[in-house]
Amino acid sequence: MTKLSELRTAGDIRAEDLADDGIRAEQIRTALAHAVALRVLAYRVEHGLSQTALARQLGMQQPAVARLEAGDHEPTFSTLERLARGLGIEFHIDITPATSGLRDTA
Amino acid sequence: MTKLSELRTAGDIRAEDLADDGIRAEQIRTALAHAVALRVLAYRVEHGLSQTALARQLGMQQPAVARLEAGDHEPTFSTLERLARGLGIEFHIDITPATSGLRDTA
DNA sequence: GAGAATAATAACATACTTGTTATCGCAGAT
DNA sequence: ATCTGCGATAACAAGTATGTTATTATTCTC
Repeated sequence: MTKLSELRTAGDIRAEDLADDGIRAEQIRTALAHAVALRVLAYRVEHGLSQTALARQLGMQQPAVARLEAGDHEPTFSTLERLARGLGIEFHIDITPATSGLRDTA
Repeated sequence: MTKLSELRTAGDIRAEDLADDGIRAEQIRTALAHAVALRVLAYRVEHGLSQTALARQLGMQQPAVARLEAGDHEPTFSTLERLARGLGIEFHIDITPATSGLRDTA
């Protein structure tokens, strides 16, 4: 399993950091899946919910939550949006051109 | 078609802004697809590339580029990552708890 | 007008994520 | 030991994005 202390501090993913050098796309996908998994698991533990309870809150079944927490699949944007609504999680997708200078939003 | 002047200024998407009130998940998906479409089209026009040439640069076929620029499908993270590498586009996926400073609201 | 290049679309196969049900192992409580 | 809740996994159906080829309309050039 994963330590809870690390779950609290898990913040965000930046695709550029992950995709930077020699990392494979496979690892990118697992990295995103892992980050989402940590968020879901953290929320669930923090709120003292069972997978079944959280599943009901998200409008899905317990195995779906288990699969999310497993972090083996790359979640869809639809899934992310679903989590954002159900868990109060915010996710930002910033698409900026690399050549026209860095955005001030970052 | 789309005006080029707007393409330059198209910056980023924030899922929270889009998903905020009564917008459907369907529109979220199209919004992301549209943003990616604008980025791809902007890059292609700025560099004076044909869809075929850009497709070769990205390692795919011309209809795939056309489909991306059409913006009807929600791109996968794998596709985004592919674009990021091929076009030099940066995309950040930030997953943060809802109230960035405060803990567990909902 | 003929020809070439470009962009859009159709059509199909493939891969992957998700939805769902059933099941299994495990720990706690009675 | 039994029962109950929890979490993980298997297995299958369904939806969707992608890979790919072929085709069509359009525009530009000669």
